[in-house]
Amino acid sequence: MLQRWIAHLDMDAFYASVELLRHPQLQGQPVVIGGRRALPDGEPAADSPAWPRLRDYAGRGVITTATYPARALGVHSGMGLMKAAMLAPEAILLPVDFDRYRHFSRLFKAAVLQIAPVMEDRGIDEIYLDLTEVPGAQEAAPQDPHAGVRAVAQRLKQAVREATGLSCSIGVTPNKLLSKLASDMDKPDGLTLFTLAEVPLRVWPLPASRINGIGPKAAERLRELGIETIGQLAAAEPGWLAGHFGSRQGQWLHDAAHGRDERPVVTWRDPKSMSRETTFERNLHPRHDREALGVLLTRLADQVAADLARKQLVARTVGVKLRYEDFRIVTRSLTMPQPTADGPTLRRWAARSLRDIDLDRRLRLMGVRVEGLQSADAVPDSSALQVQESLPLF
DNA sequence: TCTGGGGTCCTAGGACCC
DNA sequence: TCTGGGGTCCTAGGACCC
Repeated sequence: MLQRWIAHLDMDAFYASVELLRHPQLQGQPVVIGGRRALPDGEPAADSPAWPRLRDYAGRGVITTATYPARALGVHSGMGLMKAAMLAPEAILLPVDFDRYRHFSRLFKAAVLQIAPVMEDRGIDEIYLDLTEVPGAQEAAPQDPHAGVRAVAQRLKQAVREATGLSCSIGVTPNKLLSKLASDMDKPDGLTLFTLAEVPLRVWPLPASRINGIGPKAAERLRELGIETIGQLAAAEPGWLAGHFGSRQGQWLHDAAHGRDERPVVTWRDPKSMSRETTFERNLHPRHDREALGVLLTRLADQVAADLARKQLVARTVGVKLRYEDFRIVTRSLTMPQPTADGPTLRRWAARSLRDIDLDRRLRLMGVRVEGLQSADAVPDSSALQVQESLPLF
């Protein structure tokens, strides 16, 4: 029987690190990535006033990533740029360049696949790997029973560095849940390996919120019940947890706190939904700005249609997401008689789904989402069946 | 002038069918 | 006429993650 070894590989401050490759003179500077601003011409020196500074930013947006020197000033991803500007006014602000990050993402994943072919994509900058059957992973040395898998992890880090010039942090344990925790224990450029036997020592002292799946709401409910750490969660009676969180989540909380997780590394998932959304430069009123909203709805529907076409998919359900100025979110959706990837058809059904929404409050965001996705070649093209009709809104 | 954009999964009620 | 379950689909909302 093989010892199961799962790795979680997490690129260090990924977007920021990719930007530092391009602008090496900014190494060691507080830099944040976010917003919609254009870059200065040329390559100014690190202390040049030509670089956009956080204090000069005006508008909506959040930090996508910050370099470690910027994090030391108290800013972090998800923080509003205006708030960050008060904490770190002199930090350099670079716009996001997703095409470039996707390029480096492909590079590091291709390099890793050469060593460990069982890979689960978890987004642009992190992956899970099943190392169990990687050659050498099961070998032991006299002074280190896990020398084999440790060496495999070192090779992964080296391969990522050679392919991209970037560092990553890796956690290696018997499952995904623990490896996700482990990869975060020694950042940046870390390698953390442990087994189930070390869970009490290494995991139980951590706050419960560090478990992937315990977010702000669940952490707060646990706190109200007197549970702060994973160890305290592990000590709670499963029946008592089920009483407070339901049998399903209660059991999951109990298992997670004991480091138990049998989920496999999944190399492929069929996409379930696709969406496009946009936050407006200024809030828009459903009636007063009806024309502008109509143009935006058309654009979003066309973008989703193009995304579907690119992946050769069609959708049965289309919906709209609205965020009001008070941040309340409403969603409406409709299932169509035929699946489609046709932009005007998606737009028509999206608009129709909005029949009963509140027209008296200003909006700050609108999005279009499709689900019920199927392969396009399994379904006849229904665009010939479109019917013209009047629209209730926009 | 707080708070982006793209996803997954879960819950829950009502419709509808057997 | 009244009383049942179970299963699936549709819709809306919410928690959570990167």
